[in-house]
Amino acid sequence: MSQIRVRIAPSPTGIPHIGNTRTAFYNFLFARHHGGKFYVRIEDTDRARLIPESLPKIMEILDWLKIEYDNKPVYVQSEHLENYKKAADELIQKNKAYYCFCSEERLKKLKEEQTARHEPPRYDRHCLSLTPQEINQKIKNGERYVIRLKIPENREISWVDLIRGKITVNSKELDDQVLLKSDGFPTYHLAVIFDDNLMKITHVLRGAEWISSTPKHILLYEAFGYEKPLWGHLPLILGPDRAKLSKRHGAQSALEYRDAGYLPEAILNTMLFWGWSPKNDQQFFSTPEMIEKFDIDGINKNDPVVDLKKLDYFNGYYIRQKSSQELFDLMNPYMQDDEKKWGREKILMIIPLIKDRLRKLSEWKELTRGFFVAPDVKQTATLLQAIDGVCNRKPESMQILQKILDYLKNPAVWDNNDVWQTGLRKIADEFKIKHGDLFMILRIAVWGEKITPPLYETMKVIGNSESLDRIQKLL
RNA sequence: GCUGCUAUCGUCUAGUGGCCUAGGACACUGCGUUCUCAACGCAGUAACACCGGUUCGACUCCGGUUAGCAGUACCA
Repeated sequence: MSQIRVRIAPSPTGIPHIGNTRTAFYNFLFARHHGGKFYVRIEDTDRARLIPESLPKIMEILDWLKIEYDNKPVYVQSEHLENYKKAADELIQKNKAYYCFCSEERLKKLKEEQTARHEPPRYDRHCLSLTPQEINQKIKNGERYVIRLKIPENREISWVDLIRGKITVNSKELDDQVLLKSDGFPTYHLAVIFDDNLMKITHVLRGAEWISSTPKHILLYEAFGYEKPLWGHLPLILGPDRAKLSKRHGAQSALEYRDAGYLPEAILNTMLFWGWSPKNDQQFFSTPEMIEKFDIDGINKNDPVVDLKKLDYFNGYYIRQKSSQELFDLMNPYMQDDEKKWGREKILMIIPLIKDRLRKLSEWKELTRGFFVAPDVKQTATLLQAIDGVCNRKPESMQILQKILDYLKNPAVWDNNDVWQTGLRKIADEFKIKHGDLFMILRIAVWGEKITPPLYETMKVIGNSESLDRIQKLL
């Protein structure tokens, strides 16, 4: 086969959600796997729903995920309007399309009547019988018109889908699709066929919601006499309610996941499995590995339901793969200004202590609070009393803390973790309490919560004097 | 409604007629490690939608049923 060329055709009507980005990613992987080209084409033919700000966002997503495309600058359909007009005229000449002057009202009424009769809503070809003279006259009068595709009467249209095998649809299921709108812009159907041909697209990998449009596209290819590409319809990505993922689900864009503290590696790895699986048990894939392993034959027919728990799992994994230096940069956006004042060196000491505990970068704040902020004395005291109660402890935490404080005042015990711990364990023995309980008391005293990073290292980062000060304040 | 697509653990999936008393991952539960929480290691619970047929033999092939989803726009 000659060089493979694929494309994505985002429409700037909003920020694409993560499901659309999956489709882009699959096209990218497919192209790279086969050493082909991957293009981006902006389909901005719907002027009513156009949101100009969404275009830079689309590009930002691709950029963040490092989904590289081969046509820069990207192709924008609205810059090539004359092409579509010419193409539509060509179809009129070939008698494959016709002018339609029907008003919106008439169409609406027609549809209502058909629905009432339980018939599929279909254009009734009212304008097909217009004579050339009538058409010319109407155009001359400035009547608004659209151009419709003339669907053949009763024809089996089929193609061999790359993912689903042979699919056949009878043309009588098809409506005389509008190709050119009354505002002069093409519809998706016209524009996509014209530009795919122009760009010599060889494979169309798109969501399964396009299956029912494919027969129209085939008809269009034949009408123009263009060479058809191969189609592969990807499974739809479903929300937790098993309906097609959409904004309505609060479906997030990749940028929102980024801001929530997810790594691109985790997003990519998660999207990889939304419709594709390797033939072995491999879970983690770098981008080069994905490119190497990804191909059509691994794509599933079944629609996957998104599982964000898995995304969290991947994210935690990829966070753990990062060096402290890398995490320092990645977590910088989540740090408060007064935290940054601690300086790079000090913060680099914190990172290894919380790294295994991070699932999202945004958890920085809750995991590190105790480093930066001394616990509230009153609340901490209450917490200590509470655990005294639970443990039915004879000597109260405060007495034990006094002893710990005395011990820790000696700078020599801070030399290393072993020495430090051994002494504390001795104190626990003296009080006849569990070692774990003693560490819990100290943990709460220093941090104000029952969950903290490892104590010795934590207190070293906080600093001896500050740590002791926090204890002292409780007594 | 009509047309099309799909159907294995809760979720993502492996499985292409005998390697399947169905494998892996997430999640969940337990155990281990441990100063807490994690991380890590080990173990456990848990699925072939249903009915027919083909076959010596069906998760795998065929037909039907059911269910889910998608499409049915001068939106993409």
